[in-house]
Amino acid sequence: QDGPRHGYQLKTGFEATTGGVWSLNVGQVYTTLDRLHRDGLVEVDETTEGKRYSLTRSGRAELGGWWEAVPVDESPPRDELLLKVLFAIEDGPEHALAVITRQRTALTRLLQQHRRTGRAGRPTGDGSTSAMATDLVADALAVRAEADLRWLDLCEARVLRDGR
Amino acid sequence: QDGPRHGYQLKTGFEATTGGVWSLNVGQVYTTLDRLHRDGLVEVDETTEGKRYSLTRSGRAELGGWWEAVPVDESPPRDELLLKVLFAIEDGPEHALAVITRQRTALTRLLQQHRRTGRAGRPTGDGSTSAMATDLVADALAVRAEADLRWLDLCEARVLRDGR
DNA sequence: CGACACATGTAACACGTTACATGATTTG
DNA sequence: CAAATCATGTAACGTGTTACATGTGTCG
Repeated sequence: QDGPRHGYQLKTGFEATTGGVWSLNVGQVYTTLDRLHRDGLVEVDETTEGKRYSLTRSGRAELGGWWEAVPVDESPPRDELLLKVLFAIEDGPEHALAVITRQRTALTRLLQQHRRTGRAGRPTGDGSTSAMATDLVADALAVRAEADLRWLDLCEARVLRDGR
Repeated sequence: QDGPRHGYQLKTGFEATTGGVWSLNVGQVYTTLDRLHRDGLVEVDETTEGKRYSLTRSGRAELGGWWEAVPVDESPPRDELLLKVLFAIEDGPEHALAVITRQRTALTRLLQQHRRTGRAGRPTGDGSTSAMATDLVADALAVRAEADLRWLDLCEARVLRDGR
């Protein structure tokens, strides 16, 4: 979006923006770029010093659509925790309760970890993007862990109420 | 797990257990079954009336591991909402705020929808598994939507505080 | 008899991901 | 000079998913 970039630049940029939480195999950048090129979404400017990729008109439109895209209901993504608990319930109340307890324990530990990351010691006044990114990612994961924990409690209550 | 099953039975079983929220292309069941067989996790019992699949010892072990598996931190799944907001922030405060607002609106609508599904009119005393499944799925999605909304608020606050 | 559920599969594709190979340039 | 960073790619694999083809049995 911000003008022609090397594949390598995109990789480092991605990692910087996400605060280093997610790493990217460089190879994947190039395969993806190839596929985008195949689909006419990016064009390549081959110069003496490597290649530079930029968006085509069509690619810009696609990206615009992505920015505006919002989650639609229809068919929510299949989620492992959901499925696991659902199947456990079908398998019987005891199994369900065991699974719920185990997941709760793990999620609680994870939550603490995320909270620690969130307020990790960093020099005050450090307004770097990556610090913000790290915090936001930690927050997101924490908030979701909390949500899952609440949901597990809800499941437990229902299972206990009308056993199976 | 509950003994030999036809591929078709697994499909209908899956859909029943998940309350019909997720449908499954039957073909996928057979390809998956083939792959599991290739990996020695299931065995096939070919009878006059079709085939029946069951777990091998190894498959049972694998399944046991799955039941006990809990989310580990290391590298959390790449999430579209997260990435979108992160990239938007990098793109500038105005863009970030626009994206956050748009997502919030959509998520709010989605949340209401899930809440409606949760207390959808069903005959009282209907203790069927599928009804419970439907409710639990709706709850899970609702709870997560709430989490994402909270997170969006958090992001907005931060963006407003130290613009970019 | 016709529609529908039961039952089994194949071919193909896309995408995410990894391992591996190669070379130039910069910097300690 | 050696190591790290910059830079570009290829081959391969696994899984999720879809479209398509085919046949039997059952029930209104």
